[in-house]
Amino acid sequence: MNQIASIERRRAPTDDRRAAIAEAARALIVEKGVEGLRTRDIAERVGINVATLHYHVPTKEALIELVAESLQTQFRDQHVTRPRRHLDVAERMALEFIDFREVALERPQAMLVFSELMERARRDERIAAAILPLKRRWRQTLVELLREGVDSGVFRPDLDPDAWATIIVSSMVGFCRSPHKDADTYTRLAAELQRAIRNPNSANAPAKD
Amino acid sequence: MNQIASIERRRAPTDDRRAAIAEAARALIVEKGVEGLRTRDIAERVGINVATLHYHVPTKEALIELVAESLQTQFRDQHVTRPRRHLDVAERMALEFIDFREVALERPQAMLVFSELMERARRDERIAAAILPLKRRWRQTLVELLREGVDSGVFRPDLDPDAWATIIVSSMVGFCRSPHKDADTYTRLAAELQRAIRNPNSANAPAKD
Amino acid sequence: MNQIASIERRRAPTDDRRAAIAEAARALIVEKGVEGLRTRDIAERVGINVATLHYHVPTKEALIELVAESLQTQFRDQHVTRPRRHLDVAERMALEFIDFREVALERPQAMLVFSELMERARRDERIAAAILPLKRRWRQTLVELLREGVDSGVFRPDLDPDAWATIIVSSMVGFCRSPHKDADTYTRLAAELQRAIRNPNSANAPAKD
Amino acid sequence: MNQIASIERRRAPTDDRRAAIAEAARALIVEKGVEGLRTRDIAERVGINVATLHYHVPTKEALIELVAESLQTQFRDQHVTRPRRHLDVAERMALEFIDFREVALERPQAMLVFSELMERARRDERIAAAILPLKRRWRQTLVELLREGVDSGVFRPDLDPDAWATIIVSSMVGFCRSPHKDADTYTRLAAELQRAIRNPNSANAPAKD
DNA sequence: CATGAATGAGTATTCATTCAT
DNA sequence: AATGAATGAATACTCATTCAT
Repeated sequence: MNQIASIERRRAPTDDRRAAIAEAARALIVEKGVEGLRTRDIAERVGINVATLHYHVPTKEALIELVAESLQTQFRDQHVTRPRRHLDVAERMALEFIDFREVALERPQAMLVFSELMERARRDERIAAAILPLKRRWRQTLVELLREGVDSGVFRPDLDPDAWATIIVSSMVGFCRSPHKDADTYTRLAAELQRAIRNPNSANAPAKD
Repeated sequence: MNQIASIERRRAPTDDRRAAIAEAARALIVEKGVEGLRTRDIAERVGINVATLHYHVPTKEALIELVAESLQTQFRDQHVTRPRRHLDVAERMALEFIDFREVALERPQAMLVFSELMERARRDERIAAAILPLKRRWRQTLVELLREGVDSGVFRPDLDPDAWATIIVSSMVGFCRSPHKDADTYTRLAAELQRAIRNPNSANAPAKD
Repeated sequence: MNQIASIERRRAPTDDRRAAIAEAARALIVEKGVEGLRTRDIAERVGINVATLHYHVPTKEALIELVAESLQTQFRDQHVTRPRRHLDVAERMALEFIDFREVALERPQAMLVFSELMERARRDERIAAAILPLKRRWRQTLVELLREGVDSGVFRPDLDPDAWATIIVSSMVGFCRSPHKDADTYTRLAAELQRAIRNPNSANAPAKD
Repeated sequence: MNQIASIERRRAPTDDRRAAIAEAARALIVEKGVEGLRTRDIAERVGINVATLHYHVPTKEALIELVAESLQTQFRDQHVTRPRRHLDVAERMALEFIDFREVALERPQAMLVFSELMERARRDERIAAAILPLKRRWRQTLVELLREGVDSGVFRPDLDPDAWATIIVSSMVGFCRSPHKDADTYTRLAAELQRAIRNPNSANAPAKD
């Protein structure tokens, strides 16, 4: 009847369900936090029975991992859409802030979920396993960018890439957690951070080359 | 740690009991998070019956408020011990970082508890009422210090005090949340932040170039 | 009594379960009163887990309402089984006493439960909402019957329908509450009440003197 | 110092406390019912510690008995104040209704407490032992009065004294339990009851001898 | 007599998970 | 794949009662 011969016909329904479950779980985490997350609420939001939920995602632990994976996928996809290899360091750093603005202001949900899971990761190593790589990758990107910028003289020569990766990541997360997440506040925050790492003596600053 | 004189465990004055309860609750929040906090566990750690716990602290809500108060007291006391009115802006900012180093490295418990409560504050207005004033006071201290420094030329004239208060607070919290909380990392972080806000053209600043 | 087919105790349809729960609750109210009613006891008597009880009837409040409904249904059904529209006033009043004899003597449980709930209704408006309509309907039936009887000359012309509704209802309830609930006592009580309202000068009345 | 040489100097303080406790307990029973009665609430109302309450009244059971005794004393005192031996039957019956009017309308508290305890008496034999004699005495007074009235021709010759004692007591209790306890309703109720038992053929009715 | 502190035995309710259909 | 019913283990909170002072 509706046996369309699409390639992923067989696994699609299950994957759709899992995606819907992840989506509902994320929304509920935003509303009530991980500790307020109830399997019954998720099932209800998806429109299925709790037992059915457990058929697709056997335990609550697996559910949290599913949410972590969904974040991973989202962030990876987002990063991929903007090819950046041909840009220079300052431009790429600027892109990081633009990327983050999008996450923080237009889809604040994702960052809140990420933040919640990070908090849990400290105590739950399964969540840690699913979510920490994400953070490490983000941090690593920044460290490398900063190091490259220092080497090329675009960023301050005495700048400590590790410390600044911490400062930037923390500030971004701190911004997302703050109650006043408006565009203007973000703009000023991003501007301050970029100004602080820039090499004041660099030729790039006022005029390029 | 909880080896209080075992013989005369009973009949402790209420204030002592409440202090012991707050202490136990803080330790358990560090171990299991606010959501993993169980009245039974606290009672057990204090060495009293659950009913006795409820005698001293009627509800879990009141318990969280008690923890918040204990943080408040601790932070206030700490701030008071170092008189700072006669110091100049740079010295006072330096003292903030020294204060924080103590909190972050020597009593990391407090910051983790603070961080947990902040997370809960977003959804629980009673926790918010108990913990947010603490954060606001800290942030305000920084904003004023930064503004004063800008005005007196010690800090960069184009520095945005609000944005930098966010950066500093976020970095401190981010440091406490990170898994590698060693003294060296903190020192580098603090140094970078202080260097970033300093006015490079100030007379006080060390000669550059 | 609670020897329901023991083999297929599980998987009963919800309505059956709710009926069984109402039944068990009523029996326990008779034994221990509403204040001695424990969810665990009910579950045990029905042969289910306490959690299962809460699956079918979410709160104790809902449980009391369920009991009230079950009384309502029982009384309504009973009243319906005896068509009485074609009877005259005296016959219908007599039927009321016959109906009540059945309730009071053959199923004394129901009246005790009713009495218990009435007592609680004074302080608990949710119980009141569930049980008072039942009492009002009963009382109203009597008031109308009495009024009709007065108008048609079957009952004493100087009889106050409201006062007598109170007397009759109170006497019936009082009888059920008394420790000696035998048929003879009831018969004499009902006879006295009917004689007291009858018009001694009515043509229908047996010749007097 | 205040060792006044009054006769009951020694026992007075304790008895006063017990009286105050009984008083507070009765007020609380009216407010919340026996099932809502809490030792702590009583202690608080009396202005003493719970432990002190238990010093004066060792258990909750003893407390209920104390309340029952206090009712007993009150009702006995009240009955004694009106000497009635020299009155005729009709006058004495009228006095019963007047007595009850006072209890029901001016001190409704007592009847509600009595009603509550009667309800408990069915299941708690210690309460029964304390409260049932009270009811029996009341009922017995009525039975004897009715019998005497029948014998002397003042009440209907075919009247069943037992049944009518039930009717009268039930109606009085029913009145107290009803939500509309106004004087007019009581007057009509009492009038109907008295009219119903009066001998219509008695010489006393219209003109006395 | 009085009390602050302590406690055992409850008490309704919650929740992830399981199972028969 | 889906579901209604069922459940064990928890969980915060209550209350009459006790005890040391």
